[in-house]
Amino acid sequence: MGSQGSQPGRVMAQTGRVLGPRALKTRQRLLDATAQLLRDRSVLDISVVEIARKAETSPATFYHYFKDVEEATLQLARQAIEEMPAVLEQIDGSWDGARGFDTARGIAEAFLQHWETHHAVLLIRNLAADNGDRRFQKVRRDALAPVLERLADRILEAQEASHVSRTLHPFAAAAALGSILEKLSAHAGELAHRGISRDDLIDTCAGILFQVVTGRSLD
Amino acid sequence: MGSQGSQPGRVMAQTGRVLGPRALKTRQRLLDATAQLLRDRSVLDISVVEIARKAETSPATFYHYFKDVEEATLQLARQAIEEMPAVLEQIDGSWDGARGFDTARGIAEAFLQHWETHHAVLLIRNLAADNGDRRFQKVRRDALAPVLERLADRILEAQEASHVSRTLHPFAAAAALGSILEKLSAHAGELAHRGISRDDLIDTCAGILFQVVTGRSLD
DNA sequence: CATCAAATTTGACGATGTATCAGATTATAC
DNA sequence: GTATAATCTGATACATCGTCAAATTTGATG
Repeated sequence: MGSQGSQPGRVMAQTGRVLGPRALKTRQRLLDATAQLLRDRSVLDISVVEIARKAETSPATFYHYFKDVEEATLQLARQAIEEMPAVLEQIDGSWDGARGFDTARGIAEAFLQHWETHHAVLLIRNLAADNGDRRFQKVRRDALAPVLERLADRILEAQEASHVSRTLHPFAAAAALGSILEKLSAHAGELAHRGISRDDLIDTCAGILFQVVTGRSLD
Repeated sequence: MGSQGSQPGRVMAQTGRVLGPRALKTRQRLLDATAQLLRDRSVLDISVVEIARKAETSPATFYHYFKDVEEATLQLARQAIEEMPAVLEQIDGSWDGARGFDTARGIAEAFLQHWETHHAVLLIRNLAADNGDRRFQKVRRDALAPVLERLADRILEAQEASHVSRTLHPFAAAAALGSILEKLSAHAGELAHRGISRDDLIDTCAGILFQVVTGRSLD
C-alpha cells in the first residue's frame, strides 16, 4: 500500500526508500493535514504550501512523500477502505420477511456513516474515477466490490427462486444500488429543504434496496 | 442568466457592464475552450492561462468575464440544462403494462445521452454541489427537479392505487432513482470489464426504475 | 468620412504557488 | 564520540494568479 507499486506492503518515499518510524509519522501528519483541508475548502483550491504549513513542515517535505496533492488524496482514499467491513456484516444478515428490511436499513445506515466520515475524500475519489483515472478506479473498486458482489449474489439467488426478473443483470443492479447508497449523504443535505428527514431517506433507500434484492414488495 | 444576479436576463462582465455582440462572442469562445479542456484534462489541473491560450486571447480577458474557472464551469452547467426537456418527454409516456418498461428505457437512454455529452461539466457540477456550493446546488436542482417531480408524481399515483408501499417517500425515491441515472455513464465504462454491455446496463436501470415507479415486477 | 466616446482587449506586474536540489539536521549503531 | 544512514529544509527557477491602467477597436454622430 505504498506510494509506488514496486515494493508492496512497505510505504515508500518518492525516492523508493522504505520509510522508518519518524518518516511515517511525518507522512501521516501530511495526510491528516490534507484530509482536514479537504474538509474545509474545495479540492480545487488547496495548495501544497497550505498542507505543509498545517503539518508544520515545508513543501519540500511534502514532495518527498507524494508526487502531488492528488496522490496524497489517493492514499487517503485507500485508508478509507478499511471501514467497509462494517457494511459487509450487514449484508450477510437475513433477507427473509420483515428482517430483510432491517438488513437493508442496516446497509443504508452503515453506508451513510462511511460517507459522512470521509465525505470530501470519497467525492474526489469518485470524480477522479469517473474521469478515467485508473488508480482511483481501482481504489473505488476495491472498496465497493465486496459489497456489490454480495448484493449481486443475493439478487442471483432471488432470480433462481423466480422472485426477481432476469431482465436485471445481478451485478449491474448491485452497482446501481451502490450509486444510490453513495449519494445518500449528499441527498440528506439537499432533501432536508423539502421536508424529507434523514429517516425518510434511509427508509426509502432501504425500501428500494429490499425491493430490488428480494423482488418482494414491502407493506 | 448573467455572471451576476443583479441584471437578470442580460449577460454581464465582472464589472457589471452589459455585453455587446463582440464581447459575447469572446465570452463564448472562452466557455468553449474551458469545456474542451475539461474534456481532456481533469478539473484539478486546468489553468486560466491554458483556457486563454486555447481561446486565442489573454488571461486578463478571461478575468474580465469570469471570477474564476469555477464560475465559467457554472455557466457551462447552466447551458447543459437546456437539453433536459428530451428526458421529460419520455417520463410523460405511458407506464401501463409492457409499455411502461419502454418508457423507463427511454428515460435511461435520454439520461445516458445527456451525460455522455456533458460528462466533464456535470461531474464538476455534482462535486461542487455535494461540497455545499449553493450556486451549483441550484443549477443541479434546476436541471433535475422537473424530472424528479414527475417521477415522484407517478410514484404517488402508484401508492394511491396501493401498488407501491408508503414506506417510500415519493420524492426521496425519485431522487434515489436520479442518482442511478446520473451514474449510468460512469458505470458503463467500468462495468464493461465485467462483461456487462451497455444494453444490459440500460435494461437493468430501466428495470429498477419500472419496479420502483409502478410497484409491479417485470417478467 | 473624421471624430470621439464607449466597448473591448491586453501588457505589465506583484504576489503566491510549484517542484527540485544540494546541503543541513537529526537519529542510530558501533 | 564518531560514522553512517535517515530525514528534513532553505534557496531557487519557473509558472500561474489576479489586477490595474492604458492601448486598441467599434460604431454612432455630426
